[in-house]
Amino acid sequence: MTTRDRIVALADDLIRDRGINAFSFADISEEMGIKNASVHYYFPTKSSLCLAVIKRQQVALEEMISLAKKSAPLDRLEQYMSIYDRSKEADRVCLVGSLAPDLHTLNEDIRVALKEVAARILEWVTEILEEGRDEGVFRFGGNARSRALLIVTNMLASLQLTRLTKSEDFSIIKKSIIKDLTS
Amino acid sequence: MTTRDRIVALADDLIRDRGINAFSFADISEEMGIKNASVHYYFPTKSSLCLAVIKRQQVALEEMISLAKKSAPLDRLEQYMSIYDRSKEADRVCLVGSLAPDLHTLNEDIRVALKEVAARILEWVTEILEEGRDEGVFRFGGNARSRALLIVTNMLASLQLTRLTKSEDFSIIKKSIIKDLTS
DNA sequence: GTCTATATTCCGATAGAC
DNA sequence: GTCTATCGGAATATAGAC
Repeated sequence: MTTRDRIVALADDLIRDRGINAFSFADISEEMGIKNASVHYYFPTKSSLCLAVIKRQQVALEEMISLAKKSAPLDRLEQYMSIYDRSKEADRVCLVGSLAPDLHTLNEDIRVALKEVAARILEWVTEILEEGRDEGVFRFGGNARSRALLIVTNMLASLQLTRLTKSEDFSIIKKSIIKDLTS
Repeated sequence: MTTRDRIVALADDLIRDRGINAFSFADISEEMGIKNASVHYYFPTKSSLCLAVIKRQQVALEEMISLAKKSAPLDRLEQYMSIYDRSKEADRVCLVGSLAPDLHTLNEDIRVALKEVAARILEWVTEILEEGRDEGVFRFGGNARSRALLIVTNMLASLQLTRLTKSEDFSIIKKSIIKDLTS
């Protein structure tokens, strides 16, 4: 992994651990054994670093959507949920859920990119639900996008809320979502 | 309203607007037309101020629960949801949803208080759902607490996600929750 | 209870050598 | 591409006068 990539990966982890406004270039440079100024060589501003983190997430998301393309709807939904599994294991929240509360402190570039991510996730989940209903494996009321809104909000907030309640609550939420759809 | 109360109310608004780590004592003192040091007279540390904000929320929550006590389950659920209505109108997220992503930057006192709030909300919604099901006005699968987890995560994240998607999505989520329970 | 003044620390960012 | 050195600013917090 290049130095640049390591910086972005570390920033991603810090944002999802403590929030964008609670980490510094020093956190990154110290962890990497380089100097503050070296991080600025790659990312002149904190905003540019944050934007790179979001762009990286966009790429990863498209990759995952592509890879999952041939799977059945239920498998695809479980692959979507597995994103949050990995976050939960590390006690991280998701990127959208970390940045949305701080949105009013972020510049326009970042807001736009984040909106793209949110829209793409919703689009993907909507697609999965539609196909699942057409195939008769999912049952749910309302249209697919409304149902996707419910599921995405469940997953986003599950990482936040279960920092405060019992950890098992995360898997209760996941299982409830699947059960609601399949019974 | 006393100066102290105004400070706490302003801090609450700032936390839910931009996050705990993105506002300063200056934001509060300037808005109130007093000096930085005067805010410190009431709250020696930022942590003590944050704790006061959470305690205030606890009081407001108990008040609302008390007042709603005699209402029917569906009314009570709508009163619960109306908390988020008011936040959405002001483009604020909820307190739990603002602080949970930053939890690892907060001290133990605050974490404990925040866990109490989350537990109390869950307890209340669970109670409403149980009673509604007993009375035959709500229908849902799984136990009441699991269902409460789904609804609370829907509401918490709706404020965050709809900062990024269409504003109407907030009311779509709300209506979907009610419809799922009552049909 | 509010003020002025300031200590202290930290952070984002840049200049310029190597 | 990484370093040393540092600037400028902002933030939390405190001392002490009024």
